[in-house]
Amino acid sequence: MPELPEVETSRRGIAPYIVGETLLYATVRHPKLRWPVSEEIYYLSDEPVLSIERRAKYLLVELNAGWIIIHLGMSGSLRILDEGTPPEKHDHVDLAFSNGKILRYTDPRRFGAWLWETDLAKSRVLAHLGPEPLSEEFNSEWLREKSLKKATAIKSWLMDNKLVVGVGNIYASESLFQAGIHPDRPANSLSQQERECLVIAIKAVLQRSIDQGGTTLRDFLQSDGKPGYFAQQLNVYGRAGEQCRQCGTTIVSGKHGQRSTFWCPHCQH
DNA sequence: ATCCGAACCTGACGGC
DNA sequence: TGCCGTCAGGTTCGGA
Repeated sequence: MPELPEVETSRRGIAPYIVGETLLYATVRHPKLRWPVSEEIYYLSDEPVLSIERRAKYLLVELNAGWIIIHLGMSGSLRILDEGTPPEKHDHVDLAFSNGKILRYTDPRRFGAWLWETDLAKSRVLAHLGPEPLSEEFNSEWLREKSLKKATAIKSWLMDNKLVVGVGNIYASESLFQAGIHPDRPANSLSQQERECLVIAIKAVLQRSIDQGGTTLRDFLQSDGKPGYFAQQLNVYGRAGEQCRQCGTTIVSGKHGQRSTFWCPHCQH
């Protein structure tokens, strides 16, 4: 479900309800996620929430004692609800706060994660992550250095977290469309101009999606329950058989690794 | 060292 | 209606 824009949308939606409040207790109903929910989380109480940050697709809840690291996996979502709201089948974790609100984590496929870390620098999941796509650090020079001997298809490579974080299956296709680059192109075959174009496209697509509250395909909801509105602006993702908005050519799809890719055979070279 | 497929799960949908 | 295969927004792991 969530790529970077959806995680960022969740962060912004949740922050006003929990930052500055006190975490009273956690309820863990189904600890078997991608990894077991960290034991420390079970026993949290009376912890002021100092901030909520994002790194890649991880949400980081800063408490006095340490950090809760949350990943939404493929199907996870977070909502703010009133305490006492009865849980449903896939509501696996709640955090209860001093203002009477709960942060509820729902995740049917349970590919997500709830981990505890006193020192973020020691986190296994955060180590070895590449630069944030919206940061200065991610630029065409970085892309050039990393791509020198990369013969893999550019589409697969964009989803490699060591290159850049937060670009998932939707935005990899969308960014390549905006840059006019064919997804099959070997990473090391791009010209300097194409690399610059691609970096600009990735940043623009992600930023536009964040501005729209993310992409709702089937079930992503913002923390207030509203869908994200970026799906209406998708140019290629999920549009196989439909007409390219730029040239009218039929959008096609294929596979890279085990993931679907969509592109316009006329606009992308 | 690098790559690629399998694996982790549940649910929705289309075809027969 | 029901069963089966396929697909789904992510990431890690093991074997080639």
